[in-house]
Amino acid sequence: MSELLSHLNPEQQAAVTLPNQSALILAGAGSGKTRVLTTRIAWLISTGQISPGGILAVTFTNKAAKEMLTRLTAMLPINTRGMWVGTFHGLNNRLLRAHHRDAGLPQLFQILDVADQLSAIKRTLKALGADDEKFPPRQVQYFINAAKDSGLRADKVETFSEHERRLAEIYAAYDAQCNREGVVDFAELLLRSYELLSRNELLLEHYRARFKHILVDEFQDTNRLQYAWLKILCGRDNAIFAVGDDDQSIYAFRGANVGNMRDFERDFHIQTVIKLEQNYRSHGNILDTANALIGNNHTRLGKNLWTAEGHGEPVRVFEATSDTEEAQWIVDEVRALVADGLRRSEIAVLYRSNAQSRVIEHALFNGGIPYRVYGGLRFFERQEIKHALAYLRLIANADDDTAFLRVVNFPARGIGARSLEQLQDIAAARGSSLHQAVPLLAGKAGGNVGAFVALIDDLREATRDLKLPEIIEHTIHQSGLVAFYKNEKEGADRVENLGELVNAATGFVAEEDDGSLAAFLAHAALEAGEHQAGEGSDALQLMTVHSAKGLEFHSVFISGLEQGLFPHDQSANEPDGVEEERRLMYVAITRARRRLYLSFAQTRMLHGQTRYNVRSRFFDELPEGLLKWLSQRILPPQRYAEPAYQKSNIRARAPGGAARAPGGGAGVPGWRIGQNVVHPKFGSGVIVDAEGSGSDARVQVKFADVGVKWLALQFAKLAAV
DNA sequence: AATCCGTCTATTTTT
DNA sequence: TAGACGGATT
Repeated sequence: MSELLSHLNPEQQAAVTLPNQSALILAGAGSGKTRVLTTRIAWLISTGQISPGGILAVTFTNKAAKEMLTRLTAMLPINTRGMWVGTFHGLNNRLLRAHHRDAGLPQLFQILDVADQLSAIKRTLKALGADDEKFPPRQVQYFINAAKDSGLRADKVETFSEHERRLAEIYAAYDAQCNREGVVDFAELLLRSYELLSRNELLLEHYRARFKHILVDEFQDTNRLQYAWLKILCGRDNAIFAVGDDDQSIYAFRGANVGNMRDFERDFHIQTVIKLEQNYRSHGNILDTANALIGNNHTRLGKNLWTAEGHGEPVRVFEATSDTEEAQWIVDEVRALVADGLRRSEIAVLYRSNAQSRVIEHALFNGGIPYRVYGGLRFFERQEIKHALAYLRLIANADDDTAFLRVVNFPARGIGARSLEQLQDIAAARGSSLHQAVPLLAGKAGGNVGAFVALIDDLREATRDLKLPEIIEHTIHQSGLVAFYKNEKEGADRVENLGELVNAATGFVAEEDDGSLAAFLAHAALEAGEHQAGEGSDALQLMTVHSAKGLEFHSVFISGLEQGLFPHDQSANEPDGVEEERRLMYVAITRARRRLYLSFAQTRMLHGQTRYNVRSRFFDELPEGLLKWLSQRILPPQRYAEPAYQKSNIRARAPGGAARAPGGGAGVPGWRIGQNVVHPKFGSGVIVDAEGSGSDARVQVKFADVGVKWLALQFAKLAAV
């Protein structure tokens, strides 16, 4: 047991060994968050406080869940198979499968991913005859998901206009349709489960008695519903161990509610908030840059990263005349880094929006540098895979209309739009699924569709006693999918992917306890699989800042640091938009271990037009002394009218050199950033920034006692130490 | 049923 | 600029 704790710092140890009560762990970037979480579990188990089955550990991504299990197995000689460690959605899926009857679901209910949900909504809209000018499917989808994420059913949604009233009606109709078909969307997994627990006292007591310890990762990303779910699961004797970082909350746009952290302290009577502030990832200058930046946010729980390691290199800044020049500069720098022996996979290029990758990719391609772009189609989202899954879904549940419509005429079997419209009318009139309506379809159309239904029935019959990989093998051939793609000009890859699907199933059966078709389909929906491209090979990593969260690299480029891009224009319309953008920048900076590059371009091609940009305001929030400007340009001073009072978190330990204004302007002779000073009234402090010259010269000093202040050197009686 | 063409739009995304 | 989509054409 002491073995478990021996590698932890005092704060980490304190967190791991907290007594049996709810606690909030404020875990900064790179502070060993996952380690604390998993060691806590291991500690609880190995001290006999709980059995593995009494643990409920929740994450947001499958990757994080897997990581936890892997580390846990390394620490403890236990079988983690039966443990409830998983994503919110994965665990709730498990819960609903176990209690499908109480939850009002068919045993083999299917899960709709985002694309499935959208097509389901389109059908609802069509069935209602809704005006698709006034109700774009995407907006309807957003409305429904936002409502569900807040825990609201259609009849509970507050409506303030005729339009919203209508949206709520559509929501109700959509839910009815899903119930008819036996399918649930992502948000529904949580809402259904929450409702199940809140109306079923016995069941709730059962799980409360079982899960004495609930641990939550990335708590700052929880939405209202997830919070409510945790709250209801937590009875008098349960303890929630919530780990999160409010400074890394970057998903407000999809419902994450940072406020949950404050609410948590209140609702759960948290006595202990432990801060993990020692960073094991980055050198000092990088952390100080990040601290200075995030210090400009007003709504923080408060936290300051530090490291026992040295300052390291200054942060490199490059101003390019254009986006193409910026891209070329990145290519050149990457080449130099690689020439120094750095692996390409240890270098990341980050950007705010996906559109920015194009120029960079172009330059990398021409420069012959292998790279990998994150984001984009994932395995289970590919067309041919979704088609195959649709056949499989129909085998499991013939009433799944989304799957039915997807493949009823794919490969083509002479079933046109009007046959399907007839069929949908019949189904609507009877309130049945399409499958059930088929026998009533007359004429030739009825024959063709009937043949399709017969095909599905045959598939189900023929695969009844087969193992999962064989079921899939049989299905992709008998459905005609493989033959179809073999005939296609560009179909070779797709045929190969269908083969991969069989392999995926083989792997799934080997790894999971439950190797059933239903389990595999749930897996396909809940874990869309790896992003494609260049696996394994040593490639430069390109991704948005959002997808970089949780990762780290030796060297990081943050590109496109321009007003309008980062912070993004659209964020200005959102409440606390700039603060969220700043957190995003904070996340980006803290990805770097050793070297950080910041760049921006004066002109950029956006939407086919050249835009003229000024550099991001975030530059004015970074300690100038930590930056090394690679480009020699005179920049106009760009101070924003923002109060400086929150610039208090700077841990200035700048290297030497005269304090300079941005762009190598006039220095402040006799003083340098990082210098220790004493003021007769404010006490001792350190210079963190400087500007102006002669009688205008001012320095910014961080005082130990009174915070950060700008002082005019002409008047202030400042003494060097 | 497939293909073409004009129009529209463009932040971030896991499950 | 480039992709997605819907409607019209072949």
